[in-house]
Amino acid sequence: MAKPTGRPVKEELLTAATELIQSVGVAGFSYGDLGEQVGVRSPSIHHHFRHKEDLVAEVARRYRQDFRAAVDGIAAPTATERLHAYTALFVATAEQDRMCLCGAVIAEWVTAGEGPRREVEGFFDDQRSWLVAQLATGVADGEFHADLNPQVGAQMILATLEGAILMSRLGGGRGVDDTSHLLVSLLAN
Amino acid sequence: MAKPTGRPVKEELLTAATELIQSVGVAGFSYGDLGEQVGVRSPSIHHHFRHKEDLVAEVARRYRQDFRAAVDGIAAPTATERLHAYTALFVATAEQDRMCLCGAVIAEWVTAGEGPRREVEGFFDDQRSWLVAQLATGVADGEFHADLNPQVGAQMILATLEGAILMSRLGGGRGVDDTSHLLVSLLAN
DNA sequence: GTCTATACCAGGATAGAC
DNA sequence: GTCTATCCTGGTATAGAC
Repeated sequence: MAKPTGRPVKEELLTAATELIQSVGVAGFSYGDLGEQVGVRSPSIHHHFRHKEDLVAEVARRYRQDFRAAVDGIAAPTATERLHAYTALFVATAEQDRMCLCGAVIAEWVTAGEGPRREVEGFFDDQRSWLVAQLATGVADGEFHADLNPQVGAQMILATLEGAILMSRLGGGRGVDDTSHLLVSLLAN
Repeated sequence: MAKPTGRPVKEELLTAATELIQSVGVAGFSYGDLGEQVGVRSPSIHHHFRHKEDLVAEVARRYRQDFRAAVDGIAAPTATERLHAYTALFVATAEQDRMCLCGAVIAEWVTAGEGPRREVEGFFDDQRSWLVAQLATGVADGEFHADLNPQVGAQMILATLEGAILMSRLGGGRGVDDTSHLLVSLLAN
């Protein structure tokens, strides 16, 4: 079991680490815990990711990438429908009893280190940009209140979804859908 | 320096622990760190709080109590104004570069333990109750949309404020006021 | 690329003197 | 009620064999 199998261990480590961070946070798991999930020992993980911070940064980078891909895949005729599809991404995460990975890192912001912080900032830049575009379009099309500031609106949507997914832990992953629907309906004219 | 001075060490420990949890999280500080803040050694803290979980539970209990007192002190003629005063509590916290203590504990929910979890649930029960009452009054008075469900609305307000305070770390504690104002204005007719 | 073995350190917690 | 000294556990990380 020390042969160079084609098994994509590094990929599996990233996937498992993502889920661990989303459920117990960065400080909440060790290389030993992660190794158990993947069937590998702690030193093997160090071989792929020298420091834990390197692992977290790479996890965040992939999360950002994947999320961007999911968002770019959203296609619907109206901005309102696209927002609903967007919030559904957060509902799905909460229902799996997971935090948003980037929300989890923010909670440990002070101890997170440079690498992870940079990726998390990038994640929210991406999301803000996309939301601003949607809101601007929606305002132009008369779907949303004419005096809605897209920047402020985007920031509020992110805050609401991050907070909803955080607080859904109190109720076993539920509640994000109600909050999301109210949110979008309040924005709509 | 081992004499029974009247110094309220236990109180000071609770205050310092509150701030530490709000800035670096429960896992982010040790009894040694806390002792340094207060000028006391780790075993002395164990004398007051046998296990770290006991400390966190007591911190959360006091936070809940203090926050309830602050909210009960809110007096204004309209529900909208009372909501503004309410959101100001979160703005103030963010500006001190602190998380909501209970939001911080939720982020470490899985590892938090029974005691802290109970207090945090109580905190949000308190807040939800107060908000539901405000929203119900506001709807009755025609301040808010007639079809606003106070329960869902209260949950959304909490989610938005918790998320806003969390995300404000990306911008140095700013942004919560913009989000708060948009939130309240969206609820108003 | 993975392992065993191990160094190293930090944190939680306790014992017992003062 | 606070201290010093200490135990124990667990986590990060490295060395070096296979």
